[in-house]
Amino acid sequence: MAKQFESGRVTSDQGLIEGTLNELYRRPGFLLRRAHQISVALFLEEAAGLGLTTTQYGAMVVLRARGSLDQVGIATLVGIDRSTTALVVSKLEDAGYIERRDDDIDKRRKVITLSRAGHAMLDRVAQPAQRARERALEAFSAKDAAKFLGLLERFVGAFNAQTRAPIRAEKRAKPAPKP
Amino acid sequence: MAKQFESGRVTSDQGLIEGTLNELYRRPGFLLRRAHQISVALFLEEAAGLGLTTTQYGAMVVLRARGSLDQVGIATLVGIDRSTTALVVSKLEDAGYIERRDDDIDKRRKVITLSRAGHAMLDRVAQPAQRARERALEAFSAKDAAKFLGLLERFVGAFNAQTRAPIRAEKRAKPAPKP
DNA sequence: TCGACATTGTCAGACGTCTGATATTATATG
DNA sequence: CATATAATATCAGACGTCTGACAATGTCGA
Repeated sequence: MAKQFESGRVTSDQGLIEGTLNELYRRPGFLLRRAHQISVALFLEEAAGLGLTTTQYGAMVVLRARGSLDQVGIATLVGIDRSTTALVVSKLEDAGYIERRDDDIDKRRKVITLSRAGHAMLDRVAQPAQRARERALEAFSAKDAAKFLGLLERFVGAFNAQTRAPIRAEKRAKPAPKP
Repeated sequence: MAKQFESGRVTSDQGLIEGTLNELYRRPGFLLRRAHQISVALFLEEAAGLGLTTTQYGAMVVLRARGSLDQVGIATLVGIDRSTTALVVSKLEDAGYIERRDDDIDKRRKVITLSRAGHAMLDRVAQPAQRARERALEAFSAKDAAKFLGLLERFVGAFNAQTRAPIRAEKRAKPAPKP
């Protein structure tokens, strides 16, 4: 299983060299980059023509789940930082999938909600997204798929708090100011 | 294990909503994006100050392994496409870690080799890279770490050929033209 | 040999992502 | 109350990544 990329025979003066590359191909960082690359490609392939990216989709999913959020809320639920969120939200607004209005109470905030078109797009993308997920897991038996997801969850959960964009459940209302 | 991000109680009218997000957090695409994000952050953290990114590092590793390559060679060994490779190689050249010269035989190609500084940088980054890998796998027992890598390898191997940048062992010499 | 096809490098354009800054607005503390 | 601190949105800059195009060069079949 370690030789899936290396077809060349290991000859005497190339032994170390081949070894080096096979070692590269087993590094977690390398594998995760490739795996991510693949999963994005699968989504884009299935959702071809809809013009939605994985991150935009994620932002819309959390918006639907929570009804309305400010940008920090989206950031902490999707797991991207505020700058990235600003860009993603801006594209979604251009596309007409969300609405952004100033918060009356806290003038720093902008309240984001899904537009009608956003809801419609979410409905339309549900099937392609589902197919992409299924295709991804077709690489495994049902049992291994569960194992795979479980281990990924463990990995992500273990480092969640240390990332620049940790995921936290969002308080739905503003916490009451301490009296 | 499915609740690691959701601290809020599931109240009557929020049940579906909380459920929706936990479902999001179990999607392979979401987990792979986060996992990749984390692994990059670990590398950057350990290699802080060296000014090398994971992809640049990968390109240098394959260069050391193969001695010299053209850009397509780098692309197919690192698993990025030609455009990306051009950018990465250009940055490495600016940094002085590689040398790029025209191929005499095939005038379309540029032959890339590691410079002395490139070799030195690879030596210097070896320890940080190693530590990043160790930290990543600390989330697991030794057994689970192996399982994790094995499943990732399976996933990546299953889709390798279908990506825009499939990884293929590089022929070291030009294949003899068919007579 | 010549024209069709393939390959290499490159560019423009798009998007995701991070770091590090800044202005505006809230909150907390003396 | 006034000021120090924190939080929100946003921007500039950097890098990775892909798609789709192009020019230059190489290869192969008619």
